[in-house]
Amino acid sequence: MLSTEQIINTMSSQGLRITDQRKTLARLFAESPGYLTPKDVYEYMGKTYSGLSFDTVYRNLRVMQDLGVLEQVIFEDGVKFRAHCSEDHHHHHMICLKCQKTYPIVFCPMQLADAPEQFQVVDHKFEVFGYCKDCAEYAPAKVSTGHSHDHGKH
Amino acid sequence: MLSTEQIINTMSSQGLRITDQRKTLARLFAESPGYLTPKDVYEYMGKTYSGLSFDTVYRNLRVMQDLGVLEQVIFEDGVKFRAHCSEDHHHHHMICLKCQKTYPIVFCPMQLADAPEQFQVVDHKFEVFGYCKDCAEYAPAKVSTGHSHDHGKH
DNA sequence: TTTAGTGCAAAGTTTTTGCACGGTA
DNA sequence: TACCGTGCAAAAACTTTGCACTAAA
Repeated sequence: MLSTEQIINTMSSQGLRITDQRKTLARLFAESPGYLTPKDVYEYMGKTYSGLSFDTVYRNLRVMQDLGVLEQVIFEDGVKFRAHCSEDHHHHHMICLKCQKTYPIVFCPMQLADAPEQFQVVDHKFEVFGYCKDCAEYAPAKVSTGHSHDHGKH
Repeated sequence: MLSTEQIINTMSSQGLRITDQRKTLARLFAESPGYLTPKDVYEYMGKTYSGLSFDTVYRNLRVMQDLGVLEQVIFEDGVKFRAHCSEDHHHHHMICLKCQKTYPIVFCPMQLADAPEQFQVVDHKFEVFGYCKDCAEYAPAKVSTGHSHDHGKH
């Protein structure tokens, strides 16, 4: 993942002004292992900046995503952000349902999924959800209670 | 995909009452090749049921999803629904960005993605986005204009 | 000094909830 | 008849926009 400095340098070099708030944002994302909701960010930032408003958080998240320093992922329960991967090569993620830490998967299934009948592939998504070794204890019992933790089959 | 009758039978056998509106809903989803937003459904249903309210649409979508006759997919631009696949075996989807028709992919990458460091896999998502042969003409030019049609890399 | 960033207020979207009436089983 | 499904109204949750002031460069 990108470091605080990498995030700030990118923003600066793209002409954005480096405010205190943006420095804190950069540090927050550089040091957060998992995904953060806009609300998470708002609450964390609010501890330091008393008059903080939600729209500024949204604006900065949007700007940082457009710049490529943050990446947005849409979960079943809403939109979340994290620092962009610093790895150059294409890869996918395993995402822990408890701590939301991500682990890279170098393997890409697209090489193997033969596109049927002239389907022109533009993009693809491959994500694995589960519990990392630190969170294995939180894994639900074998018998599922219903639709919980169902992050989209098929 | 499930047929109108299969949808209605399932709902009925689960104790739901079969109203006119639900019959129409069942037919709509059984005959729609692509994904529908709640708004799409509301607008279509509104043509027949003048006093229709949005909350009823949401309630029925929710109920039908809980029952398993509909499946919900979260796109970058919002939540969408379609009739549940009738195929029994596990599979994935290619989704056309223009007409939203889906094509099954029997290949499942999970067999090949070796889970690293004791990661306990619960679920996975593999989706391919692009243009089907009928919509190839709508595919954007080679040089991308920016973040459009980026349905989440990695 | 110039212009981008911020807080504030308000509005726009999307989704949910409570209640009373009407229709299904 | 009993109770679920519906419309209506309102609220809740989430996100965006306009404006004036402040601060970065």
